[in-house]
Amino acid sequence: MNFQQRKQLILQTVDERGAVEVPELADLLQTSAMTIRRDLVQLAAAGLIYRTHGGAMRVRDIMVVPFANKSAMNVVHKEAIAQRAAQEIQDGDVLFMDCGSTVAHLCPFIRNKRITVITNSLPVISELLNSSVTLNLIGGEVDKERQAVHGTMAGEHIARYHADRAFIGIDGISLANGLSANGEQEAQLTLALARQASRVYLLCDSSKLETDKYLFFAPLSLVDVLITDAQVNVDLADAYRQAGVDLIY
Amino acid sequence: MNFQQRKQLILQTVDERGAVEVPELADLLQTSAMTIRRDLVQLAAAGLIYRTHGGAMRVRDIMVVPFANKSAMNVVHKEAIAQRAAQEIQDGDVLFMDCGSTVAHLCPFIRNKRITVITNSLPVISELLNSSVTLNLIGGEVDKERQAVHGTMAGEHIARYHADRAFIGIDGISLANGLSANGEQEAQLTLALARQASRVYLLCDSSKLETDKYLFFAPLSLVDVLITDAQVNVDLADAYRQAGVDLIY
DNA sequence: GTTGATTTGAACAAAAATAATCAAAAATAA
DNA sequence: TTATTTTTGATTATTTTTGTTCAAATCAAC
Repeated sequence: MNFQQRKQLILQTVDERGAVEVPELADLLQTSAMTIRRDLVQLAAAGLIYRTHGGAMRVRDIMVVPFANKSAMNVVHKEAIAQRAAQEIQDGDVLFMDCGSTVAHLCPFIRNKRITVITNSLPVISELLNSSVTLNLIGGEVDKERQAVHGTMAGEHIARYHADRAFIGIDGISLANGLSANGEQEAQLTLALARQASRVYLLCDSSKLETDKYLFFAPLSLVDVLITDAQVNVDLADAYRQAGVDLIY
Repeated sequence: MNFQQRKQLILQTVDERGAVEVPELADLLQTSAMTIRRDLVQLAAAGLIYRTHGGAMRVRDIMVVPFANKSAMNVVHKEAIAQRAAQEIQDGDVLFMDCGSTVAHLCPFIRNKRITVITNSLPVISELLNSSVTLNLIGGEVDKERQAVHGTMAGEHIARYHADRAFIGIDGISLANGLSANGEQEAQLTLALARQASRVYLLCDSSKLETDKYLFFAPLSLVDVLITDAQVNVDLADAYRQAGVDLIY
């Protein structure tokens, strides 16, 4: 039995069973585990199977895995940013929090503070429901995709409040074009929040710096403080500071 | 059984059941709790599940807020009432739903209808987030105890809308004194909803009939239809009908 | 708030799987 | 036939995964 014959049988078995183990194949093909491993390495290199510890699996079963959820990306950075942002908050503050995933990471760090949070984000409400934080929910149409509230009523709602600090996320930001968004709704809401807050904090991981989205809606000056992660390029950070943004990390 | 295979099974289980616990998975996959935890950490990092204390949940419905123990009472009656109430709803309707637990039981029966629901109840929002229902969330102060939104802004929000039907719950109702509530907030909100709806449906299990709470806030005539359970006394039902309420069950 | 029970994550040890090495066997070429 | 290359399997060292224990964190109930 040569490699070509084994290859066929291995592929066939993997396809039938979905997942196989090395000793299993060794037994089936009457050969050693070492040989099976070498075969699997080759097949995996060719992309015909997915190599696992102890065996192999069908490729298509694995393909679902990668990035199903945007909010999963850069979790570590987001947490670091959120933690830094939480340091800015003082007891008694009234905060705006928008529906960005980075902003949502603030929740664990503010659970025990005596503050008021005004938000349109359902996950934020959910996470702070059993906390010492006083909550105010912005009303309006529910965007199921973003798990957040948008629309005319939301804008009017915000206009009735004032906050000490607004924590906002953003789809894109650049020195040349300022803030940009993927949709009208997000842009409108961000503007409304910024307008009604004494101090605007933009929470934004460094990968988003100097990226533009399709809708430019505000100049850099809308932002008072830009909180990002330590991966930020030093020269770039200086450039933002020159532009009048208080960049910290 | 390697990580990849466990991963598949975990995702499948979480998706089927909505929520799982660590020991449950450990038993199911014949492995230790520690291994399950490590798996869950990875899956959560990839954003495929939401990690909770003791287990994991589907990412979509992290909003799930277990209703207080109150909702456990008379579940059977409440479901029967809700099912009867759902029959009144037609495609295209715009509904108000208040934050009562009986009203919340409507959700399973309206998931697939093409209607718009305006509500101040967080559990209702949560249950309908993945449904064909268009949602409008009433904004204002969040009452953590009742998992609902109240206050001035809520009242103003409601005043801006009009619904075909309002489904409301109540703390007390009697022929002699009409509707009564345990707090100003509930009373105010109920009134606001009733005012803006063409038809007011009161969902109320029979045990609440002829009970008075401390705040009387509206006459019986506020209610167009009273939906209750089959346990209701026949003579009492007739008395309500005499008083002009369309009582059904 | 404080207590008490559970859950968690880190550290370590054991087990399993892998890759590297090397010698023997098989296939190929000279 | 003999020399050379390739493949294979055994041995060993390394890596990966897993399970246990325990202190710290978290939750829930009071």
